[in-house]
Amino acid sequence: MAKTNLDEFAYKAIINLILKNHFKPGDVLLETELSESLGLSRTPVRHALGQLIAEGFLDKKKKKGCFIPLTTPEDARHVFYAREHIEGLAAASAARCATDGDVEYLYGLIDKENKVQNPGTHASKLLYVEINEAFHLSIARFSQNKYLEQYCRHAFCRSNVYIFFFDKYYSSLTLDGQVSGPRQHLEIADAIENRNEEKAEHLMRQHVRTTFEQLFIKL
Amino acid sequence: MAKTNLDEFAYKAIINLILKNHFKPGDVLLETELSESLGLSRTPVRHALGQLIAEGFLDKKKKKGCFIPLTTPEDARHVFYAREHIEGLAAASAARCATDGDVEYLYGLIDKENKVQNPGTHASKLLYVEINEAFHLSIARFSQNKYLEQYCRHAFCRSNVYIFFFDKYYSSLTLDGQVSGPRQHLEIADAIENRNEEKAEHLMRQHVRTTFEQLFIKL
DNA sequence: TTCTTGACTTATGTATACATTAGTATCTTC
DNA sequence: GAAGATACTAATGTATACATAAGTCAAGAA
Repeated sequence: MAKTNLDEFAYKAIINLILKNHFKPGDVLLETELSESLGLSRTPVRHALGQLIAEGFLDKKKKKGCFIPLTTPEDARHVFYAREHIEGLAAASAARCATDGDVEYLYGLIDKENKVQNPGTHASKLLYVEINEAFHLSIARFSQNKYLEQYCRHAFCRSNVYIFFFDKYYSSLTLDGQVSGPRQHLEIADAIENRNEEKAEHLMRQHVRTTFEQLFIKL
Repeated sequence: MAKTNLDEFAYKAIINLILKNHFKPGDVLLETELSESLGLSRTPVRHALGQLIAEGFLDKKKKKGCFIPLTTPEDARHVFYAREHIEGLAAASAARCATDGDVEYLYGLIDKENKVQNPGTHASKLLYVEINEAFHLSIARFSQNKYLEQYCRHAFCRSNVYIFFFDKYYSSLTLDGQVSGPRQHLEIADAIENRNEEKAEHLMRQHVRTTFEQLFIKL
């Protein structure tokens, strides 16, 4: 796992636990428990929890501890609204700033995405999630604006909580075989390659909104 | 100072030190020094530094410590670009979501702003900065979107580093007596009151851009 | 029975002691 | 005299011990 300090190890471990649906919204994360289960002292765990709170992935009440934020339809709308617009902004910036190599990288990801084997299996889902994340975060990075990138990352991760929570999303997607992701990804990459800022922004917004709507079709 | 724990105390103290121009970009912040000068143990100081790093107000190298991020014209452009668009977004949302009480509060702030006494003095500058911050962060809050608010807060604070660093800004503003802030603030408040989302967004963008241009007219 | 009080439990809050490592300066050797 | 190794220093990284406070449960009095 490369040479990393325990703070970071704890941070990633906890994020993983959250994303892997190990906790439910409202659950309390105890420093003591976590440190025991991770085989660390409380110090790095506490530090990691502090980060997560600062980043808005956890909530906290004084002397009461950290807990997984409650997922509500309203909150979901808020994250996705933010994601839609900020990622749109990043896509526009990327269309302006991305290098040829950057664009190539995007096409590479789309290629991988299209070659995912055995749709419907758990492994294929994980792979798809991974590629999807790489695609979105790459565009954020290609905006070459550290702040936009930071906000994109945050909103993306935060929205992932919902995606993992309502796991049915990926199930339903693969069920009807109509995975709109890759197609939309391709269009976005094209717009970036053509340096068409407005189109890139528009398509990215639409793409994020599609994701949201497919997720929350039942709300 | 109300009932607050030391983590928070340290956090605010350090932020103050930074904003009060106590450090210059590139300066290293030592846990040991800070804890001594604040009369605390390293633990809460370390925690506070962790937060500040997580929020992007400080940079860090492993085992090397925290340091004030270097200010570059490019970075300034990035922060203000992000601020411009995200605060614009927040203003649009505010025009949709703000309550009548919210709008009243904004007008109250503008009132205070217009009544600032003895322009040019240090005290008046501080007061102006405070009201300005309240105005911008209030609009962020009135968007009623926790994520937008968070990103606005971040970008705003981060841009403040530049404003304090190039203190000349406020000097020059008060020198030529042409403080465009309050007038633009009023227009924005009007747009929000009239529920004109597009106008609110447009005006807010313009306002942030004006600030930037007045700050960096020399770059 | 119910309300109040108080002790107990358990978790966070805080300080400090110890470990580790990056950087530096000095000493030795060629 | 120059280069490299080694010991030293000063900072962060980590663990742990102790302090404090919130919540709980039980016991006793009204």
